[in-house]
Amino acid sequence: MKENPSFYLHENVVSLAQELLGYNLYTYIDQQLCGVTIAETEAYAGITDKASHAYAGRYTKRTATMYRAGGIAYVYLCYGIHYLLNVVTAGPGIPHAVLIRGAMAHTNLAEMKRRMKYKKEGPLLLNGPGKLSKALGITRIHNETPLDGDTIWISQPSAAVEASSIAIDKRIGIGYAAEDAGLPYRFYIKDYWKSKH
DNA sequence: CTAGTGATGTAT
DNA sequence: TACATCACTAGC
Repeated sequence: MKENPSFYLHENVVSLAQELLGYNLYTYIDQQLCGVTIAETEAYAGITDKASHAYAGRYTKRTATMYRAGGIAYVYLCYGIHYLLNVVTAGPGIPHAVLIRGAMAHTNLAEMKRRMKYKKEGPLLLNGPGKLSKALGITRIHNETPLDGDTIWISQPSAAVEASSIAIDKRIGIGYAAEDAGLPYRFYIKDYWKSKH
């Protein structure tokens, strides 16, 4: 079942980031249905968060997406190569977002491996936001796509992830964020992390 | 460890 | 108009 827009309007982006663990993320792109289970997220808390693109109220053509009402995708290019998928949350004017950082593939592995030119055998581990977007076929044109539509959607799992299997840590790759770099805004499923090694 | 890649934001 | 910067990955 797809989540309603109201699911994304909670103002506490940190608890929503945690809540999204275990949810299913689907894309129907290039006639291919692909599905993954969200296993790693990071919260970006709008204008008060030095790691956020919208820190101090920065409002530009790019960040405008984050100021829209929750329930849409915020996709942007990083390091000139990787598309990163974020879920915009909170009401209009509040630029909160959750970065989807990792997932476990479960539907249409063949297509995802093809997109990634995946070489290895075994389970497809999408441990990194760039890999995730590539596997699902997400690019810049999916910026501002509603998350309850027919292209990208998120659905609740039958069983919630147990609190005991969720790990909390600081976020990755944001050394420039000064004291906010140490905030415990990253959440991941412990088993997923373990299988990475 | 390092190269690669290109849109974005800030300064000129 | 220029140029430094960046929520990363793949390949040594």
